[in-house]
Amino acid sequence: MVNIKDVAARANVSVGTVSRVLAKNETVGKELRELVEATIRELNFRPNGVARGLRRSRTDMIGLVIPDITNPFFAELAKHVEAIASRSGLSVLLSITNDDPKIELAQIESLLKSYPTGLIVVPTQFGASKGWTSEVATVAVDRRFTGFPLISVDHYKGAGLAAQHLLELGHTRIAYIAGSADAPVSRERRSGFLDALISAGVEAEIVEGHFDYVSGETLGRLLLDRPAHQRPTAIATASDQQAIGLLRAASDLDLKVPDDVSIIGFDDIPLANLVTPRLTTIRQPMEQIAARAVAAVIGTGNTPLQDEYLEATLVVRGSTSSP
Amino acid sequence: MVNIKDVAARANVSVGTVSRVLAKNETVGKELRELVEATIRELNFRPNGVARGLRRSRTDMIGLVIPDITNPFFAELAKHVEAIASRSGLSVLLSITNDDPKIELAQIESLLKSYPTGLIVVPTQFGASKGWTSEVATVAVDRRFTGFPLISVDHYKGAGLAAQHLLELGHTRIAYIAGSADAPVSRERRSGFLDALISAGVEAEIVEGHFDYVSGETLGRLLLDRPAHQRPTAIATASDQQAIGLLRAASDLDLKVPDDVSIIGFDDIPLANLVTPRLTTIRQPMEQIAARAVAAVIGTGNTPLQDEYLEATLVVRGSTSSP
DNA sequence: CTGTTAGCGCTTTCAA
DNA sequence: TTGAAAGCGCTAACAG
Repeated sequence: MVNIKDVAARANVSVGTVSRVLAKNETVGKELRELVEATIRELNFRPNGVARGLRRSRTDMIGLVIPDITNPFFAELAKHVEAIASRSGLSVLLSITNDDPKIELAQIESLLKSYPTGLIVVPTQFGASKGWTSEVATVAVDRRFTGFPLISVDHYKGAGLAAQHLLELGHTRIAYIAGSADAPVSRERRSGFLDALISAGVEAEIVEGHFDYVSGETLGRLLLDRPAHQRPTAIATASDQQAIGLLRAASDLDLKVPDDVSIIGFDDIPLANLVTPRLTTIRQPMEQIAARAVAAVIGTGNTPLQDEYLEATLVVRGSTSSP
Repeated sequence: MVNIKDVAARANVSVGTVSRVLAKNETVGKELRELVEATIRELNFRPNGVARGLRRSRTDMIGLVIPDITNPFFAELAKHVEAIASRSGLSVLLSITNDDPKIELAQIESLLKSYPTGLIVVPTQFGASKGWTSEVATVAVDRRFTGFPLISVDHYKGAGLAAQHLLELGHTRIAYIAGSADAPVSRERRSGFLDALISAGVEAEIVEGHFDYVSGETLGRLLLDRPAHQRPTAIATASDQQAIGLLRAASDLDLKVPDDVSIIGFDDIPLANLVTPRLTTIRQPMEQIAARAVAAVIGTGNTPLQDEYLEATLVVRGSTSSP
């Protein structure tokens, strides 16, 4: 492989000069710069990032640690993180934890060996992940990671938006499908939803499961398989995946959405806009979240390392209507 | 940060010895080995992968280049690749191309700077991606990449399985929703399907679109929005996403699946098992594909660098029945 | 503005 | 079986 020395020799300059044009350092004279650039192209020189990384004790990579890449929500996050990082000349090191704190710790230790510029992690849902020591700039996304700044949608306020929407539509017999009470995120969403209802003097029936399709379907059946006058006229869920499972339960029971029951989700995953009927939901500004996370981690200076809460928005589609 | 020299000094051995116990080299005496191991734990030494990479001109990473991580099919691939690589002590460098050959080339060039052990790439669908030069072991997955070995399901035979299933069910008025004719993969699936039909003396109506939900829905409407006697009794699609879009079209037209029309997809993405009705489809052995790809690239010796076609299987669920 | 040079932390000969 | 030492290719500090 051709290296910086070869280029220097061929162009009759020093390696320092080549290094400087590589770094777009303005202190190189126009003539030399052009000569070196030509030589680089001629020899098809590709700078060795590993050597660069060793010298600077920091590579042009950022680590992205997520629980599950097949979860559309995290896939969306990964997509945007990759796109933004790429634009800044950074590669993405992907690690998947399966929501297992043990694996998470091992993965992070492993990533750290590559001396990434930063670390973006969506921590495991349960259990305090043990910390680690490193100088690497780190942010947590979506879920709190003790000791690190958090970038996340405001789960509490977002869920409040859902409650408000249902209330405005005139619903009073409302149910809520929550995520696991052990997960802080689902507790926040749940409180946000219930508190908004309570301020309006409305109570809700609550059932609890996980953030997945199956949970939504099972719990949905529980809620819907009863005589009409006992059935909620509206159900909110803690995630779109649950809402989509719920849609399925409704369809199995020959209930029309939104005529027989209104449904509202949370997240706005791509699929939400593709199911029948299209799902009314609370949208997380994923691209913005990704952008803030990357910025925080590569420290564009203007970005202090502190918590940031972004606004969720209500997206009204076809799954909600007046009772 | 503590380095190998610190460990050596603390343990009163040479750096060479520390390096050898790190490499699990058996030529280190038991006593010294244990001493060094204890010292490593004591000092919380984390070997610098970048330095190691420079010295060996190869890092413990593999590059994974895919068109779109939000596509459930590729997400599944990424998940398994990450899991398997991780087990071998390798990290995954993720690159996303958006099916754009220009971006693909740039991403690969960029990955190469990190001197990965191997490269797994799902090439862009259209246009001959320009090649590149490097010593890095490379395999293509799912789609052919000129000059590199391909690991893929047998699209042709898989689609034949779908045709056979429909035939066995007794269908004769059959339609096929194809992917773009410009994409080799969709051409293969289409030929596989049609050839199997032709050998049975059955013809099919073919419509062509893309591998996505929207295409399935649009083309599905085209096929289904007609009087019963002109309507196909069964429709096969080139992808599950199309099939799911098609499901939606059927539901919009108040057609029951599979009573009014049978539907069969291709891929077996996770969602296929969650829609209503559950989707009959052709399953790709993703985990196996990922395993072979990783093995090929890290060259476990027993794995020659050559094309490998894996078997697709029919998964019968609720979306197909006799006409 | 440009050249020289000392390492970054590790692996791997080569000797002992 | 262990130690000593030469770099891997690059950046950045220093000198001119």
